[in-house]
Amino acid sequence: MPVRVLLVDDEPLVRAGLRAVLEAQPDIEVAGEAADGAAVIPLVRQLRPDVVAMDVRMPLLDGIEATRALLRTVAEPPKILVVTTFENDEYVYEALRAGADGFLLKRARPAEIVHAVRLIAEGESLLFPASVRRLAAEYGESGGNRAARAELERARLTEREGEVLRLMARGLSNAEIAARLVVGTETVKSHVSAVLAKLGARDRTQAVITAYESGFVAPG
Amino acid sequence: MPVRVLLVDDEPLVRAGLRAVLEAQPDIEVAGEAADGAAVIPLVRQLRPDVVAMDVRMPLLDGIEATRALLRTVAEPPKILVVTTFENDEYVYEALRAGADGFLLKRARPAEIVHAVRLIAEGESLLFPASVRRLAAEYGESGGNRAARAELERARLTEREGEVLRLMARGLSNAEIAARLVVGTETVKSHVSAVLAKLGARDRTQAVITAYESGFVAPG
DNA sequence: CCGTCCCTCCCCCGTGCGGGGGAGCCCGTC
DNA sequence: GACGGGCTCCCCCGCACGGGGGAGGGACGG
Repeated sequence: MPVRVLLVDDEPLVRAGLRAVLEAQPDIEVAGEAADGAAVIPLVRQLRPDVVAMDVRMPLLDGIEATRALLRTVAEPPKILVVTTFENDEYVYEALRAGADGFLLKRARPAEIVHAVRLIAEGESLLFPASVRRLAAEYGESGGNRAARAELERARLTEREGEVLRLMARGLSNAEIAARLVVGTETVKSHVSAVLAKLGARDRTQAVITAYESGFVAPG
Repeated sequence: MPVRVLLVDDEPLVRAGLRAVLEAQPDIEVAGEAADGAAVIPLVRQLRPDVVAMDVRMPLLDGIEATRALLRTVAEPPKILVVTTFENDEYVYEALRAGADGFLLKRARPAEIVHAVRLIAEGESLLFPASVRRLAAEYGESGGNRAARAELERARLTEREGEVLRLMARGLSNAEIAARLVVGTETVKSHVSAVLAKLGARDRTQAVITAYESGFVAPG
């Protein structure tokens, strides 16, 4: 019996691409498609797929919430493969924490996509397969924001610093961040200074730019 | 004779999606694929496609440069359809200025993608077809960064203000922007104030965030 | 020809921001 | 028990930033 996959992505083009890649395999079958996270649960109940290939960023209900909802409400949930554009997307890690079984970059080659679906279906939890690491390295060579990513990786922000950077990237002032985190403004200033130092940023604007460029936060 | 299309995108998945959508049509044929802008020119010479469906953001040579190079070096250049994720991507407009014949959103429905390719092939220059406008409006309903986009649309930044915002989004200080544009810092402050007012931003950081969220600038 | 818009530059002024330095607390590890 | 790292808070200080207001010149269209 073939592996049955449900495709969830808000872009029809990506769905068509996944469908074309997966249906070329004799042992894989596309059970259905959904354009947002809200449609996933009823479809999973109805179609009972083995694997859900799901985008993180979607309207209505994102991949993280959809993952949580699936694991909470469906008796025998399918394996969840998170499909994303950025390898350092914090949402991806959130999705994995929420219970997703693996993640896959959209720029992966067809063979690797197929491979990932098969592994996931077999119960392999491929959180950081070698192929993904290699992909990230390769892509870093050819272009894009490798510098910003390298910066964030070297940075090793603490949990608190990451929170502060995320709030900075939403446009909050130090005072607002302090209120949000229920600490003093001096504390926030300490964290901000640490973030700036670690990112090699001169001011908060540059830090926010690095956050966007690295995929630590992302538009949408 | 069918319309022959060359697909150019760095993501194999997007290429597979376009191929699946287009090859389902009897009158459209995919002549070939390329993963970056540098490969386009030899392929066009070799394959002589009617239409090139091209991503803007690519490694090695982006869609703008590839468009320019095509029109400069190829005797009877194919029609160029720019495929993009963001409708307000300034790079798209640059590509159109560079000579592209139309643009298409990746989140368009298959039928609209097919329609666009046919129109382009017939010589219709679909810069802002109604379908694209409607798509933008529709998508704005369901989620995403519609607020930021709407903000930028209402904003109507002048050319100079756009330049200043772009430099802000690269982390430059007022003094640095002044040096870059060869004007006084007071002038830059005027422009920055205008940008902040038009975007409803409190400080440059919020303005830069809006720039990213709206797709006015984009990571990568 | 006059109004409007854009770009340019100028003033004053308050303050949020960021650098530098120090300090106490908790919680791990060695 | 000592040490280090992370989180918390405090001081002083200089400055870039942003608000408010004004002003001149060039281009374009009514």
